[in-house]
Amino acid sequence: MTDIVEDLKWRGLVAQSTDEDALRKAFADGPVTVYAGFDPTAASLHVGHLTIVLTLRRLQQAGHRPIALVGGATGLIGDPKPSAERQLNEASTVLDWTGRIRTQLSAFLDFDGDGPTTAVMANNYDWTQGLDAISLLRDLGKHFSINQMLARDTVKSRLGGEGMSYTEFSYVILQSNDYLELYRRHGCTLQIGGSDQWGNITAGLDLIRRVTGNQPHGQAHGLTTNLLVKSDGTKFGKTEGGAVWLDPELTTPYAFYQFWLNSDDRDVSRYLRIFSFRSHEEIEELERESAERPAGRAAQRALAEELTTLVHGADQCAAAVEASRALFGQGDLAALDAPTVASAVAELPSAKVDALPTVVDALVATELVASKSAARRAIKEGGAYVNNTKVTDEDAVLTDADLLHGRWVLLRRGKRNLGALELG
RNA sequence: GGCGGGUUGCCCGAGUGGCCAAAGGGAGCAGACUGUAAAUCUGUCGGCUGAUGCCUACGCAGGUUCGAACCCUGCACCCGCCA
Repeated sequence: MTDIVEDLKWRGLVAQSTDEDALRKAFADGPVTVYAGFDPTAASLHVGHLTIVLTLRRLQQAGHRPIALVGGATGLIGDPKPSAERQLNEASTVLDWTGRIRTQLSAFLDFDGDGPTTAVMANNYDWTQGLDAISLLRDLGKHFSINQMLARDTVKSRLGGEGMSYTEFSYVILQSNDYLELYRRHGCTLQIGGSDQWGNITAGLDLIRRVTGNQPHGQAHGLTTNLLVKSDGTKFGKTEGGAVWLDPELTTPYAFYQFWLNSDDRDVSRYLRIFSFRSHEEIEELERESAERPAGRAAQRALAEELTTLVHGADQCAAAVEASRALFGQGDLAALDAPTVASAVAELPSAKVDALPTVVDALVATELVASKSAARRAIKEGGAYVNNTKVTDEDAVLTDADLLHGRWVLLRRGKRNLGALELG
């Protein structure tokens, strides 16, 4: 195996790291125990989280031991954002989300067996819930300098803005304590995270150093990855519908597949390096192909298939590929057999109706448009389709002739927003 | 605590009594071009409705007026300067 640090750099994953040479040496000397934390701020992880999750996976494959930490406790406090105070979620909600995220994380790492690289699942609620006020203030708080805490960018930004609660201000203490706990319990000596986590990570390193006495510098390490930004300047991982979730209930495997398939040519190479587990040679070959014949979208297809398979499994991926082929294919929709249409429709936002409505109502029912006005507008603009045929009449009504296999009508707004109507 | 300025549609921002659902820009959406890409150009962009009608909207609550985003009163929040 090549040097894992080199590999991560080749992927463009390294933003900042503590003493890089010491980290290389630690990796070379044997299994390093590494952790990354995920706060339950929603019911599911989203594609943005994959950067770190998959880096943990990479590190495990490179012979190290990953700890996936779910922030059952820190999720109740809230990591301060530079912009504004977070809205606290109900404790019962956070508990529910903690469980869901724990389940999701467990799919990406190998927890089987009891070897030196077997993954560990942790929840900081376990050691934080019992933390009493005196221990927090006397044993932990004494190691934190208010001067340093105030100097952090996020804090400065908030003090210049809408202010910050003591709750969020204290967040860094809990995360630092997490690192200390994992250091003690599991010999964890590396924390990774997004570049916005640098301050929290170094705070944890400081705490470890102070509590364990002046260990030789470099005993514990930190590494952050770059925030993924698209070529058009917008945040990675968002679509019209919001975040692209890993939970199939929130983002269907089909939508997930489509998300990757629609990657910008300028971004796909970076995505492959960050998310793909193919060899460097294969990735470089895909990059070449993409550069020479972008219309073939070989890189996007490879990326979409690999990630859909990883997150949703081979069967779901195959179904998404099939549905995409059927829905965007050149052929006549009426020529598709019933099972193909049925499975394609299952991937789309759909609505059941008792009687055939107008095209306008059908567009509204499938939520392809926000209102009747928007539906009329879409038709007027030539952006509405029934079974891939443009609709020109604003008052058009669906008829039996529009039914595919007597049951379904495929609706489309614009180039790639599809929905289905099912006669029930 | 005192004085002054501000609060407009998803965001920024013009508008100071009727011609304002409200200039302009951005985002979004659609069309053309394409490759389910980007860029570009064009159109569109509160809701309902059989389209020239109705409802909702210019921080909140009242008031003046035939008529108010625009005037008056009170309230809330924000920003400057002074203490």
